[in-house]
Amino acid sequence: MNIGEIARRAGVSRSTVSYALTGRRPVSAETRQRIQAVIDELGYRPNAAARALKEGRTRTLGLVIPPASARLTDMQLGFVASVVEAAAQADLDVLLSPSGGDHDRSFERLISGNRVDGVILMEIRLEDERVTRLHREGLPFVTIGHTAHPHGTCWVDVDYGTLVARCVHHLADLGHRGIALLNRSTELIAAGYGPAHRAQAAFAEAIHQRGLTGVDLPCADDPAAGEEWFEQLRDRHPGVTAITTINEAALPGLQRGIERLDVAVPREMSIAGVAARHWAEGFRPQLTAADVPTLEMGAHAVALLLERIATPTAPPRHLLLTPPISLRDSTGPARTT
Amino acid sequence: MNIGEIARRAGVSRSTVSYALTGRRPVSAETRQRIQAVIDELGYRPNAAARALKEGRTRTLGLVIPPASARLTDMQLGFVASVVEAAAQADLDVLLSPSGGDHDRSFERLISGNRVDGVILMEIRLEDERVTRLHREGLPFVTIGHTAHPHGTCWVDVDYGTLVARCVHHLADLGHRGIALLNRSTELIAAGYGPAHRAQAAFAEAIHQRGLTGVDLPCADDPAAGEEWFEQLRDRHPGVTAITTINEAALPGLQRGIERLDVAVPREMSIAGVAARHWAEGFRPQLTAADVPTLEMGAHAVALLLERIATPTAPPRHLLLTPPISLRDSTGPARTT
DNA sequence: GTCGGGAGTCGAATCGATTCGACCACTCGA
DNA sequence: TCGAGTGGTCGAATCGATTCGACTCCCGAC
Repeated sequence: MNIGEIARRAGVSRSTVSYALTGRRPVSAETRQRIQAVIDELGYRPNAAARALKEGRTRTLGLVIPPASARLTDMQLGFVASVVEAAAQADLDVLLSPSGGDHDRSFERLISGNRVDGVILMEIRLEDERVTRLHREGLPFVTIGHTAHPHGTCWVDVDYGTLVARCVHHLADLGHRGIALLNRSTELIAAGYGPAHRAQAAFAEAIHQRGLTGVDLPCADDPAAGEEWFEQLRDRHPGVTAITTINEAALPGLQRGIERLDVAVPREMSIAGVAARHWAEGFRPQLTAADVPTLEMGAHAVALLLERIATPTAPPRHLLLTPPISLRDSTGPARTT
Repeated sequence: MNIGEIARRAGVSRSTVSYALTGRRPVSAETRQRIQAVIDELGYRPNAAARALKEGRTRTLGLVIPPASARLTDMQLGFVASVVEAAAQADLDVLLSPSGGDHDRSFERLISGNRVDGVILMEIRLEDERVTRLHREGLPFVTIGHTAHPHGTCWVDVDYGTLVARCVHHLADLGHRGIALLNRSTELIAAGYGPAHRAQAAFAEAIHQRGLTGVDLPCADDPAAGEEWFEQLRDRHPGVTAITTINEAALPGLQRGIERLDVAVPREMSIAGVAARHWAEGFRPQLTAADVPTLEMGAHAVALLLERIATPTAPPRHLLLTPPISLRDSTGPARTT
């Protein structure tokens, strides 16, 4: 059931069927109805490959996700879901590529051979070979997160630096003098993962500004590590009375550690950080945190990419979001010793 | 940079380039090298649409995921990741469609217009319109989970019925007389979600066989609901000394509830269930549970689908997995009152 | 009465690959 | 020595859509 078959049955030429479908030239109401009837009867849908070949675009976006070996965090999952959803709303399909680096077969397939009209990249590092590769290839793309050289590319990101600084100031205002940063894993930091580095820098700066004592400790992205992290913190840094966290995945473990060592939150330990609302509200007591708007970010990324595809020569646009910090129940005045 | 350009620069015809690439006819070593050199220099990759059009297949699989509105559970995420990974290993791409039901635009696009060679479906209900739709369409497909009429289709599933029964027997062997089933949400049960129904039936049967008292309570798929579920259980069914769970997402809440009410596990309450290893090991104390092998299941689904695509007429194959129950620390002898 | 123009339609070219039939130049066996 | 077979290559057809140029009506304006 190709367009020729429809044309034959409707007694018109193939081009007329095409014009009836796309509306790019006038077709009489009568003919259009006859064609539509045949189409409905046969359940015809134009062949995607043929259309893509002729039009030179595929109506498909590529989404590069971290490989399955690395467990996706809840936030990454949120991005994937929201990107797919936003694309579906715009009648676009999404092709997935699980690839960590450049010169990965799946990544190569995605970006060459005109398989997609544009690409969305996540888990961006400060120096990211995939970004330079896409630049070379000339394929429109948008990143969720940004590199150390942000001006040449389109991206959407959360301003981790500012958010961490705000958390520190909030805690300092409450009288806390010793604050720890629950950072992401050492591997990610070593790999040059942006948010971890920006959080680190902003933390150090804010601590210095307020004349506080800061403890910057990385932590693997899983519950068990979170528990251990807290034990070590209590053990080695007894002066710390507040925590700033950007490590969502460690939260359940942090909670377990707190309960096991029987530490009262916020009376003995205040916590403020950055997390998806889902996690912040799941914490006991509910976490004072900046809620990362994953849904909006995915939608923005798709919107930016569509703009870029439409006008590839326009100057690249960025979106640096600084969601407000929702005051919940995990922060309170410092214990006066 | 299409095949014609390569041919021109290498001084051969287009067909020779094609044969050099696919190896479907002999090409002299010398010619092949000359062609390869040009290809490497220009970074040529065959146009996917043109190839798909001519070959009649796209080397792309479709994966239907629940819409973003419903938060993906960890297990579903595991399936997505493993399917994408397995497909990448076989040099196949994966097209995502977030759609709950039939006659969803994204679903329609996926299955018509020859966009994909086959489809993998998840979140299968006992009666699933998408399955009948795919049957009608004649597109090869595999489901993760199975309907009430499993014989006509290919699928991979975990035998929730047997696993729940085994949990009950295990708990009964330990002397427990009152056992609760922590089931999935009422919405899923109402929608005819298979695992929930099969668990229910097997639970009732095993309880009856052993002459026990069973409490079958649904629970929304989130931590908060899990916490509430446990409170209600303690409140209304004080005779229950053991829990069988198939609701992964409720586990963190269950844990919080247990800790808040200060219930000792397994001394006062034993727990056994079905969960991804990740969740079972994250529970405190570690959960006695059948580990759902999400990675293997995704890989199996892809393998079955490839078989089906290769020989669509072969009788459909199924795979019903019954992973062993890993004895961990959450089950113990019933308290003798 | 005719001329311009738009509505409506058709045929043919095109996108970039694969593939079939044909052809040439060799080699090997009878 | 001749024919069969084969390695190596080419040209043309093909997949299923879109799109351009051209053609036919028909209507209204001059």
